[in-house]
Amino acid sequence: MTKLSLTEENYLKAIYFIGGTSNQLVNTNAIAERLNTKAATVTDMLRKLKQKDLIEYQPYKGTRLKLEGKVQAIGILRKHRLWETFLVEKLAFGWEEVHEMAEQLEHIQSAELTERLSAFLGFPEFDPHGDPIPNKEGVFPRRDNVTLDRVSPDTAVMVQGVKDSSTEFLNYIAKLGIQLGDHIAVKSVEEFDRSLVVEHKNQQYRLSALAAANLYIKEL
Amino acid sequence: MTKLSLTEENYLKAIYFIGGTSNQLVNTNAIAERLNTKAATVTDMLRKLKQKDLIEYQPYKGTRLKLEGKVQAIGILRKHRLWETFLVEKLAFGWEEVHEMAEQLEHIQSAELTERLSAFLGFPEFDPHGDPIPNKEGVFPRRDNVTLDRVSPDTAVMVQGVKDSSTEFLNYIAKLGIQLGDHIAVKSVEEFDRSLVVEHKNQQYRLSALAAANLYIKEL
DNA sequence: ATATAAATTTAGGCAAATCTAAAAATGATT
DNA sequence: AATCATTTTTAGATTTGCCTAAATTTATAT
Ligand SMILES: [Mn+2]
Ligand SMILES: [Mn+2]
Ligand SMILES: [Mn+2]
Ligand SMILES: [Mn+2]
Repeated sequence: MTKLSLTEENYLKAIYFIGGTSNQLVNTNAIAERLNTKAATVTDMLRKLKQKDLIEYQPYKGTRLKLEGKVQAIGILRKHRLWETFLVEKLAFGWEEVHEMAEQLEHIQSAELTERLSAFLGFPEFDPHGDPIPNKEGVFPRRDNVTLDRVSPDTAVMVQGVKDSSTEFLNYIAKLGIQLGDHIAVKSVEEFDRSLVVEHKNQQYRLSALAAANLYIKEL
Repeated sequence: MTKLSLTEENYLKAIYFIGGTSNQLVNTNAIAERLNTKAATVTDMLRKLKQKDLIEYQPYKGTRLKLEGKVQAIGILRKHRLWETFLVEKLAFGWEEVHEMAEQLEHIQSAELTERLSAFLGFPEFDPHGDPIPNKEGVFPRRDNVTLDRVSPDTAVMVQGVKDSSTEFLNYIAKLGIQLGDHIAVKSVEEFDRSLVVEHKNQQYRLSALAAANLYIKEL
């Protein structure tokens, strides 16, 4: 219905991301930082999005998505994650290479294309980073958001996703040889710095608490 | 190198299309008509494209692409036709449905994506309408541009492409059941209106000269 | 050669998205 | 409660792409 500009779409997505699933009030500065723009520019856009009834916004108080804004944001996220899946599964890109391309592809307008793409990929529920792909109705598949740092020693787990999907983190765990689906056993946890010794692919090595906190896992 | 806006890309493509392979001088009005815009708007853009050294342009005289402009135009055409092939071959769209989506997808910027897409599709040389896809270096595959109306009676041919790929024409020949690769035999040509009687899929029927003139064929 | 018609450019303006600098509101601190 | 720092908004410009109306150039037809 509402045909949005690429810029408007990116603002909605940013508000959705910052506000989180609980749809918290979002500050002007936080949006400006995420979109690498200036607070004054954000203010202009917030007035416009409010005028289009996509967000709640009160000057100086902050903003949050209204229902239609949230629907749009989730729709863009769906496309982003489907395209990332396509790029990795079908075109053999690495998971650390696909974000920028998906950032463009997510704005392609064609509901039919999105649905056929999903079907072509076998209706995937998670993208290459393990992030859940909302379905056509905007519903996310369930996943336990447990990270590796929450696991007690002597537990076997499977890697389900990454919390931080920055190129830096992805390259780091690629260097360790960790991929989605891999099995990891936690051997011990160091009390001093919460670092852990893990067994992975018949090797034992130490992981920092920070690295562990960015790996989503499922207990086996 | 030169990063072009979506609008600039569409102007270059329009000039390329109108000027043809012989790179004729193109009139301002012709561009305006093709892009559904006004002559004054075109003049503005021509000044800008000349300034970027992508076109030759002299006020009141017309414009033509310079080498870099032509390279860009062919690159966009390559993407357009690769994406159309993807949509038809992989997502099972009809050939009459894909143009508008390709019009968006052709502007996605990633040389690597384009090359991987081409590889994924098996390095296709022709798009779903039979139009040649230039390779990475901008070279088009050869094809005889013979149309069905040029064929003498009692000749067997194969349909290679459509000259007019408007939805109307595509729907018309779809109604006749004609698809790329089909074999057609010309039985006779009516002198009065140059219409022809053809045999196709064990049926005989009459085709207008206009319809025949829009079907590219290869003699067998 | 002049007049008329057609094509094109110029002039002036508007909307979207951005910026910098200044003003105003909010929040934190004594 | 007054002050200071932070956040946010307002004011004023800029760039891109587009428009209409008027002026200009080129082409065509007496
Ligand atoms: Mn991404
Ligand atoms: Mn985006
Ligand atoms: Mn097309
Ligand atoms: Mn286009």
